[in-house]
Amino acid sequence: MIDYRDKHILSLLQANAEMPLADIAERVALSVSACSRRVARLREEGYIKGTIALLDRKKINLPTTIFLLVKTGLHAKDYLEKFHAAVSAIPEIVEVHRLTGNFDYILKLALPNVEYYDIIYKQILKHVAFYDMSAYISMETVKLSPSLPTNYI
Amino acid sequence: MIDYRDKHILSLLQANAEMPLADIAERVALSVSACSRRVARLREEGYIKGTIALLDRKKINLPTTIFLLVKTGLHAKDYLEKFHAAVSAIPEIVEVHRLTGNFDYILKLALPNVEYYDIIYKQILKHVAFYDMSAYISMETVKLSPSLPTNYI
DNA sequence: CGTGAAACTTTCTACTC
DNA sequence: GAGTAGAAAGTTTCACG
Repeated sequence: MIDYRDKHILSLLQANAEMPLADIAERVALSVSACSRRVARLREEGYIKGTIALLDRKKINLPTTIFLLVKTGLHAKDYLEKFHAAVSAIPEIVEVHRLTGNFDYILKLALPNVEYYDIIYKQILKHVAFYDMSAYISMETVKLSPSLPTNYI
Repeated sequence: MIDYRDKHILSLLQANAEMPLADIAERVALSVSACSRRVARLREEGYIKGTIALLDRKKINLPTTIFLLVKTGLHAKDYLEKFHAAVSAIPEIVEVHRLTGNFDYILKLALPNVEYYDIIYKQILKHVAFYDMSAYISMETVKLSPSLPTNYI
């Protein structure tokens, strides 16, 4: 269904979605037209969901990353929905996962600076209550890979 | 230096890097050529770092997300470097931040399933020791926004 | 800075082997 | 799947307001 060349194409596009088909063709040892067809197929079949521009976090004044670990202490269905709606509406919250174990949620925030944390904190509080929320400030982004491994396909 | 139209262009490209200049032009109420120049400028000045294809996590057999909270218990410079090198070399580790507070590092893993956690755990252990590592499995990705807010520019 | 049009590049789509 | 070529689409450049 999907061969090693398709995987190769995916990993190339994952690193640079603008790579010309001619370049891709060369690297995967295929003709341009064959590559064009493969890319179209990978889109149709849903392997490629879309392409996005990566912005410079510092340039757009969002250099600070903070992780929040939340214990809600409440687990009613109604609460879940409220919580989800609240975090969805705040654009500075860029990632939210519901977890197993000690913590109920992990949130990732992109902020202009550490002080903004309080603003977001209050915004969340406005919509929903929780038992505990601990903030962990990222001092250094050691790794942030936009590319996922393609060797499990 | 950067006006509201540039911000608008950035937020459009952040959602879809392939949007034709004609469409962008229409939405920001500008001509195609003016948009072309603006996009070129935003790249040159480093606001746009590049464009990447987003792959479907399920399709490429990496549906599982796990967060690891690490306490190293060691803080020698030598150790830091080893740790950074170790996590950089493992492609399933997609994100690593050095933190303030109780925990030293947070890692985000993309895996085929929960069982793979043990493999990664051992791989990390091979290269570096640590005091504690707790795993939190994401049961649900409530939010994962590829777009950052552009209103702080 | 903006515009519109021309020049150019890239991609897509047959069609042939 | 390769190769070619014409059509289509998208982007960049230019003269000009």
